Amino acid sequence: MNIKSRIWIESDNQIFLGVGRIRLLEQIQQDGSINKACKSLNMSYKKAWKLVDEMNAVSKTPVVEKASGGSGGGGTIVTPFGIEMIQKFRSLEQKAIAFFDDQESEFK
Amino acid sequence: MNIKSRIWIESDNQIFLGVGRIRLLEQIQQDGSINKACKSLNMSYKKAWKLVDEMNAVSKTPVVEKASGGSGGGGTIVTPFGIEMIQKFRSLEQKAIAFFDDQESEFK
DNA sequence: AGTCGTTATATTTGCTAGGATATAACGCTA
DNA sequence: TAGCGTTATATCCTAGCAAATATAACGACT
Repeated sequence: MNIKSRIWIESDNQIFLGVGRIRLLEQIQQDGSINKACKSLNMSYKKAWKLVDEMNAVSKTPVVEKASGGSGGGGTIVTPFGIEMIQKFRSLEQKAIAFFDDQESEFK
Repeated sequence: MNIKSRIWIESDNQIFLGVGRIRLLEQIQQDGSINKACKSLNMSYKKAWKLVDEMNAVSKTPVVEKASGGSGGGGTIVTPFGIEMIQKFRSLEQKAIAFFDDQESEFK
């Protein structure tokens, strides 16, 4: 018997962060563009763009900065605030895992 | 910013209990049949039956006992073990809510 | 034997979230 | 001004899930 859980952050009943969004942010941070990141994650650009757009729309300060056009065609970078969110979310996840592992004895 | 979560119990990578299943068990306990319970919950019989069947299939000891035919047509009752599971799950849920409320300060 | 309200199961129908595809707009650089 | 690789957006299409529907089987009781 294993306790499993899915965590996400909401603001005003709108989803802000979730595991998929965090994974996407991390990949954008690594790749420098939504386009490359969604390919790395085997995710459609449409979905990735929508997730990024919603995150920025919900957040008071943006989690990424997007640029279209320019020398390399543009790109997307994760803001310092975005990086902070990634770290806090991952930290929360670890604490949650520890918490649930602790509770698991209840279910033999 | 609110932390939300969804909890479920797995056994051997198969879902055993989740919020929907627990809600269904509680309703069966109250109504005495899958048929009445799914109507109370505005759920199709097919879905309710499938959930109940999976719970029993995964669990080493059954969570409900089903009877078809008989005076009242039959019915379904939640076993003592099922009742115990309901209580433990609800208890876990409460602890989780408290835990996450505690962590919420991290996200302002 | 017939009735009743269940459990049990198959089949069809409908819907919608998501993928696939296409194209426009952007702006730096050469 | 042409080229490039992005972001941005619309349209079409389809697979997969869920609801709806239909029907059988069950078994106690009259």
